[in-house]
Amino acid sequence: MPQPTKYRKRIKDLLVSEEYGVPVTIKGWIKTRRGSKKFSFLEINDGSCLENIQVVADGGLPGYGEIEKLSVGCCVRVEGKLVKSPAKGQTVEVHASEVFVYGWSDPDEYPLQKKATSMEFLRQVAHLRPRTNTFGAVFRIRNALAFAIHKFFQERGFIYVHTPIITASDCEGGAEMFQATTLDLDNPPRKDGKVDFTRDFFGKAAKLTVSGQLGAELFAAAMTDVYTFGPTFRAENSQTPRHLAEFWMIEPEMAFCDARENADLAEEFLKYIFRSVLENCRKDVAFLEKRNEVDLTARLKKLVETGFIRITYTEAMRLLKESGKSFEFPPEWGKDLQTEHERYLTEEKFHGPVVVTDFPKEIKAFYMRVNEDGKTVGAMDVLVPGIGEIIGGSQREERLDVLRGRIKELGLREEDYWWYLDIRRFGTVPHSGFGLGFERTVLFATGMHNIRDVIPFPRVPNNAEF
RNA sequence: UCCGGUGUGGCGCAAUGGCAGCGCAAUCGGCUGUUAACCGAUUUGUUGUAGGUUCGAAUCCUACCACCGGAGCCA
Repeated sequence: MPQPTKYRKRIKDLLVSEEYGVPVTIKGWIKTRRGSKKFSFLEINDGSCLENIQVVADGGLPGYGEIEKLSVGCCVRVEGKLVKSPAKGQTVEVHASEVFVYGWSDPDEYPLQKKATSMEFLRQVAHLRPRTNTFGAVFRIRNALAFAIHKFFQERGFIYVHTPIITASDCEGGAEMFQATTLDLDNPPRKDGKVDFTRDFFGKAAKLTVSGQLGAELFAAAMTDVYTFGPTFRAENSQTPRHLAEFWMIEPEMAFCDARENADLAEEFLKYIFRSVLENCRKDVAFLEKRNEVDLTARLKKLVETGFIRITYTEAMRLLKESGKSFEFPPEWGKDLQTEHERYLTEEKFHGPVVVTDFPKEIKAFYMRVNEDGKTVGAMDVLVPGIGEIIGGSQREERLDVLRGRIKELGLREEDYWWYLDIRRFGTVPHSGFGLGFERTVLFATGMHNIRDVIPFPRVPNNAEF
């Protein structure tokens, strides 16, 4: 692999190097120091991998008094040569000829020490937590997933579309939205007693997007296969280990694609990205498996290797009723699947991912395509064990008259959707798509228990620190 | 938003009405190849905040705050 610069070697690459005796320069942060007046062992990490590289610093080195004072968190540059390690625990190490300290780290003040700490505590020091083994592993896996997602779509000729973050359209669905405004909130302009948004920045009320789907549909109606991958905002007061106010979502949208092909793609997609994690993040996965006491490798392998179970909503309801289990919310046709229902299906009944399709139209969005029976829509939820819903998608209603009917039925205003309806007026096309919650995907792949620990700086009700 | 739980030294925890303690980290000293090194010694407290009950409160009561978990909403 190419090195970052010719003056610095990545620790990941040095650890598998066999160029013994070669002079090397490494730069990174001290994970631990042990030793005596005669010599010190420094373990250095640069985030390129989970492992540290061991540096042996002889007591005779100039400035050894400083080396003795190195502690967890210090940032250093080490000049030396790579040698085969004579001791167990590592194959190579670096014999230092010079240790230069970029930055000290007062051990009395530095919050991260060589010891167990809780996830709750690390959230309070989210600016430093990427330096821990756990968060290093999580964010390398997050990176691998993001890369695999782009690779999957690019290999299949999908066009990456950047849909807007600020939206003035009022029709992205029922979710609570954040207001984006430059008005003086202490003294907003008013008209007839109400805030006058015609004097706001955009000439009307603007919000942060809750989905890029509608925009993606417009592009699919021109470029056939497209996807978005961007931030999404929900102002819901959801305080759970599975919700964030700001999260990332991937939304492919395909023209000439029906509900069945949509589900096929979703399955192929999930398998592709998790296989990529298994192949490229072996050590990080193994570490998190131990750390989180989750059988991660088995979980990922099973998803990659076995076909997803596909059942209709109607079948799911029948299975739930026949299960003989007493649910807090008794399953009933026409009602939404509860968390406990999803858990039963994925964790008890099928022990793996389940795709539920064809939901009653009453509990789904207006844009979902109405099925032949007139009662259900071509919706699909992909449920996985431990997480619940990871993908939600559908075939979209492409028939202008039916879509108009649905908008009317639900009491929505047609004029808010003029551009969305235009796509159905001019060369309409059968099309489908789905949304994947990125952080939920990272949760599944890392075995972490809280979604706040798989995004660098979580935004949740009451907290937007860092 | 509703329900439940927790809040004690830098961190992880104990003490359930009666002297606030342990482990880790840190500090000092020792140690010729260590592996979360080891050995010896030392330091660290307005028990989340405000009020109340009591001779006496970390412990019981009330309110608030924060965090965690469950539910709802969803990705």
